Amino acid sequence: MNGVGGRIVETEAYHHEDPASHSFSGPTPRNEVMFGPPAHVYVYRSYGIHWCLNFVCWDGAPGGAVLVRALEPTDGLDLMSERRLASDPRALCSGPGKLCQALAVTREHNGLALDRAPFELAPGSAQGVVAGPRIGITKAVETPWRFGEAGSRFLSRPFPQA
DNA sequence: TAACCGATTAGCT
DNA sequence: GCTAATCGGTTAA
Repeated sequence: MNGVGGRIVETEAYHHEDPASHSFSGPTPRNEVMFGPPAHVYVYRSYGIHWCLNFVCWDGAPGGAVLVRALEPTDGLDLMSERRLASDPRALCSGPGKLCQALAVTREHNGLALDRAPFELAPGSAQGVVAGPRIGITKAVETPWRFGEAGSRFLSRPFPQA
């Protein structure tokens, strides 16, 4: 998208019954997107300065989403480096905040459909996917809903098994 | 209108 | 590897 792209190598799942999910406390102006149509983008900020990219993905009920935590840069490395002010490819998308900065994702993208510009969902086949505990949350930490590609060095953090 | 809180990151030990 | 600092939105009164 926007001249940059990559493979999603790390995600985390959240749904409406998840205490760690924004949708847990019920619909609010910010998370209403999560209760909207699936296959849309939910962007929110963390710590006031970081943006996090989510895909709305219902899990049998409204309020589900998948957080994209890490991306393996494949296209637009130059552009990403420019935005991130980092030359190390590994540092471009190895984290939610970094990822959004590299892709220039902002609240402007909140609520947009995944099959519309500037997004482009490529039919990639994930291989060697492993699950593990989620990161950076204070509730339901032990719920192993973090998924990622085993062995990828573009993960924000290595997986237990991998 | 004011207070709170965070799904992180950067930097130092 | 661990600790502290960051900023703005969301929530509540």
